[in-house]
Amino acid sequence: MYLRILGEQFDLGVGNMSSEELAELAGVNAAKVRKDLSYLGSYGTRGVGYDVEFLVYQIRRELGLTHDWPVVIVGAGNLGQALAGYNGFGDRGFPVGGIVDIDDAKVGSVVGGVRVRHLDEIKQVVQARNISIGVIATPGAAAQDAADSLVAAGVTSILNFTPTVINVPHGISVGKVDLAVELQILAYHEQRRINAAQGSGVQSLSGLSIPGESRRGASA
Amino acid sequence: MYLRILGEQFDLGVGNMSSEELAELAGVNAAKVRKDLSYLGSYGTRGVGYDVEFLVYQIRRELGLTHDWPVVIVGAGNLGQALAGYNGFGDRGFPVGGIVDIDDAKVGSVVGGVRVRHLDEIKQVVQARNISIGVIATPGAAAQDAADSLVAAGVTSILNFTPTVINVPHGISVGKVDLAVELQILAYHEQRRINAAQGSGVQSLSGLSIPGESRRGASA
DNA sequence: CTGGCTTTGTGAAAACGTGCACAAACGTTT
DNA sequence: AAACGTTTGTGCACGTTTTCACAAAGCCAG
Repeated sequence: MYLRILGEQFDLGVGNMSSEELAELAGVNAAKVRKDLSYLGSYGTRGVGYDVEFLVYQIRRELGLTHDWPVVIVGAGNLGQALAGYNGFGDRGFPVGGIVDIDDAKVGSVVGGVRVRHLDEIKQVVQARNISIGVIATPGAAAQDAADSLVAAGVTSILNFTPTVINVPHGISVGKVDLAVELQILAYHEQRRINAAQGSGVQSLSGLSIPGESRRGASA
Repeated sequence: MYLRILGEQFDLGVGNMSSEELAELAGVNAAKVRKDLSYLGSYGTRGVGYDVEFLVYQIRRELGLTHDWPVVIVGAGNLGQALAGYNGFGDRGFPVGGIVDIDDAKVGSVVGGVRVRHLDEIKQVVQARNISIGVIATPGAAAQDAADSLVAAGVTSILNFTPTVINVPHGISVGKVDLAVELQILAYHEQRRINAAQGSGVQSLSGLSIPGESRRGASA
């Protein structure tokens, strides 16, 4: 998040930023910004702030973003095609290095400038471009198979877009994006709004822990 | 998360589950499961566990998922089309009630079974179907305009797929999904793996707080 | 009906994240 | 070069979340 904001500000010609300015744009507390950045080292100047360009460089280096990370997408259905065509990946250092699907009817078609190849060829795709990150964009029922194929092909990080929880060997990193869960959280807020408006006696779940909840919330 | 797992188990014919089984599938601690579920009421049976069907019903009711929540998508580009065609929305109670775009060239085309209408007509779309949730699938630069349009049209919850932080009036809920950030987190793990393998002296960022990080992590 | 086994529900403790507040450090002005 | 305003880096405290641990409660066998 800091990296994205700092990059935008750099493009706008901003050379220096204080933790307060950065906090404002990120929607967090200034002390938190300073504490977070302090893990990178002591790169700020007291009385002045942080050099934007230098900080961008340091964050990129620490996050391993000094070079591109090509990704392979498993599943060329609606979601796979969208992800392949979505410029946000390539623009931010994650070009689509390959797309595979198990359906012969889809093999050979071109989405997002990349030709779809068969799932059986995933190992060649991964090794040819030295890919270490795989994206699962299959139906939920095929997610575990996709994960197994990715691991067998040598991928060590997986981003799973299906609602299904996948099991992977130790040492493989898994990230998860569940679009429906995000909507459910919003629906819950909507329901609370409605309940509150009706003055209904239904007790709220305000005490219930919702993982990641701190990331969101209504802006002022 | 519990709801999804319980739903899957119910479909598999499982009638009863203990907090331990549920915790295993969810990848969390059993005590946490019990504490979370206890906010719904005391619906478990000691020595036995929880009735899956009954618990599904209770969670759905509390989360406001007893009826569908139609959503309106702003932006009919790659991402918007993918979301509209993505069955995961409709299947889980979030049918696409409308798609709008500012580009006349896209207006009139049909994606995911829904005809694209012009952004100017968003208010009619929202009011005709009593929509309260909007999804922003525009380029980042247009996100704030999209948010303003959604709020003006009467939407009270927004799910933002762009990397841009949006400002909304008080009382509007905002959720955010940044696809590139998820990939960055994986790239970070990859980089650490590489650094560790090289025995490099680069210090790790293990102490740095990454919001939502607890949701993920490598499965065993 | 009693004893043993299992599992829930929940106080209490531990761990964690966040924000406050201030000394140390820097640039600028006089 | 000294005084002043600004901003960082961080110890500390506070509130929240997670885990532990165990009594209470249910089922079942004999």
